[in-house]
Amino acid sequence: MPELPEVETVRAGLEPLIVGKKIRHVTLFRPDLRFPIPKDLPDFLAGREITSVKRYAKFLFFEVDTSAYFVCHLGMTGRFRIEGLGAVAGAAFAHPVPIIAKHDHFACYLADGTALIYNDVRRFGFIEWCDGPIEHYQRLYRFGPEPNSERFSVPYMWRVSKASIGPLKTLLLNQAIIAGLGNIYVCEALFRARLRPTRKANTLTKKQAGALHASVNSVISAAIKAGGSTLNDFAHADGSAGYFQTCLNVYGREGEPCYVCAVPIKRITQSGRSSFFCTNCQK
DNA sequence: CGGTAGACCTGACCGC
DNA sequence: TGCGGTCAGGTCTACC
Repeated sequence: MPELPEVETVRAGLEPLIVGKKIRHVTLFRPDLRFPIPKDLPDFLAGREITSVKRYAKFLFFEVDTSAYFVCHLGMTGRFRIEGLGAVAGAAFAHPVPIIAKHDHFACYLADGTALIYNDVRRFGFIEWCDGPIEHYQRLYRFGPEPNSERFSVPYMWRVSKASIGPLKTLLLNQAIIAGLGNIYVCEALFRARLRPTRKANTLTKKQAGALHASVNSVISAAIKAGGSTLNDFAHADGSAGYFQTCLNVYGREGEPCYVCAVPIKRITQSGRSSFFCTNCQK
């Protein structure tokens, strides 16, 4: 579910609640996620301290002992929450508190008696560990630059556009080209750039590639800002609770009037996924 | 090689 | 109330 801004909101919300805390115990309730949670993850984490929470694209990196990470991808429906376990201070840890909710798959019990719990209805998400720097994490090696990063420049946008024969929708969803965009923000960025999702990438003018570059950056930073205003509610950071949703121009608005020209928003399917756009504003 | 379809899951919703 | 079909914001793999 979550795209880069939602994952960033989750990261920022979790950070102050878990950094500096020691992991006492880890329980896997249901390890068969998108990829199985490694059986040795509990042993790997036990006794270590969470030293930071980082993010690249839609991946969360929970750093332990400043040297290794457990990595999580939320897939479509993954969520983290903190449970206060009401532990008595100083009491010896006996047994983990039983699972509380349906679809809880992973619990990380912390030394202060709280627990970091991963819940994922569709189990498209996954949790792995990475012993070493983030750059060594295998799934990132072919990922492209993030929006608003130095490597994601106008010349880069122009170059990858020229090199792609497919539609812009496909180009922007490709994590190897730009890391972190998903269906919603691709639709929104294309609206801002006044370009259709079906437009062949290699037909862009230089000016249009520049507009697309600016749109990708602006829609992502605006969404992060919107999520950032409700950090205390990171559990709902999939966007369903609102936040940036109120700022969406086209996504999910089929048949409703375009805010710019009032022509009804159109929905089409591209390689099995919905694209929303204004037939009048976007060329 | 780039590009595309299918697979992986569960649940919500809509029309009959 | 129940049933079947459709849809959902991601990523990987197999196959042209």
